[in-house]
Amino acid sequence: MLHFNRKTEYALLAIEHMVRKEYQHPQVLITSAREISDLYHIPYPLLAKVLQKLAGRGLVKSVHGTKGGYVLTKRPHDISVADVVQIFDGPVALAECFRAQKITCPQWDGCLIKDPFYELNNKIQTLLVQTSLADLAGKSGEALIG
Amino acid sequence: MLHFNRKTEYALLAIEHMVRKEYQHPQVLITSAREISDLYHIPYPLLAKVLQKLAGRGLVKSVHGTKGGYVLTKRPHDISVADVVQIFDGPVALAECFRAQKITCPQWDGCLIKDPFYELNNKIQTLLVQTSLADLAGKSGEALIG
DNA sequence: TTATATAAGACTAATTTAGTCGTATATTGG
DNA sequence: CCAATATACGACTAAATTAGTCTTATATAA
Repeated sequence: MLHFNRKTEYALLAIEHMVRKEYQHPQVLITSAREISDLYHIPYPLLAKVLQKLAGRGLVKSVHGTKGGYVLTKRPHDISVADVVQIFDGPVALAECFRAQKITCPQWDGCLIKDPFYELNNKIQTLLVQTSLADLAGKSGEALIG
Repeated sequence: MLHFNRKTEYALLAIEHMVRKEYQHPQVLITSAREISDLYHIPYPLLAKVLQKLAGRGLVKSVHGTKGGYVLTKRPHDISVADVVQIFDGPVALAECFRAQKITCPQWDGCLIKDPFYELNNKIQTLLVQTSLADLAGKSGEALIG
């Protein structure tokens, strides 16, 4: 089906929510997992884990305790879709053989398609790198750039 | 992981094999499932089903009986990667919501990312449409174009 | 008429992904 | 201080998808 997994979607949605919120309500910087899971109907424990992972990778900063939550650490145009995809989906690897470090593919030696496939792979990867979270914010996000 | 499924890989490899074979041995047009599965170490029954599906979609023509097998029905630059991906992976649908016909996504209404995501989706789809099996054949495939 | 090939659908196994649960830790405010 | 609320994290279960198998039927060349 060629799709991102749901954690990636949840992560992008969560970050995007924080981006818009910071822009519209700059005085309220902290967003809790509960707020996002309620608003977008995402199972709370799952979203919590997603945000924890984002915090672990430094894309957001966590604040413990009552009134705690998460705060963005980067500007939206400094976060790429590729950054988020990498965390939850791992690398773009259209073909089986591109993920493994060692050559385990029985087709490898005589494979007719690995090189051009790799090129296609890189083109997609490039698209993801070039799309920032500011881009994802769409029209209303244009004001965020800069 | 953002990958094609194995059937898509097998199909591309099989077609590519037939493309090269037709070019290098124009007198031997028929290729059996057994030949391909042996050469690339693909489980025979699985590859057989893949080829059957390709035959059903008209990308190859089947020949029954002894000395039977499959023959390409199109020129390599008239087959796109997207054609093959569509058969085994279905449409490119980065986000969950793009595959369903009806809106079932609980995020849909307030979703911040669906439109720009759709754009990204289309860019990838375009890459797949623009890459032909002749392109996949790589350097040696250039002689095939035209 | 036998050996070999595709056709097709039902089935099972393996893997991946989604989601849950329990427990620990940090922080605010009464 | 303590109760309420939030994150941290690992182990676990459930659901869904994908990979691969098995069986039976049909067509064809030699």
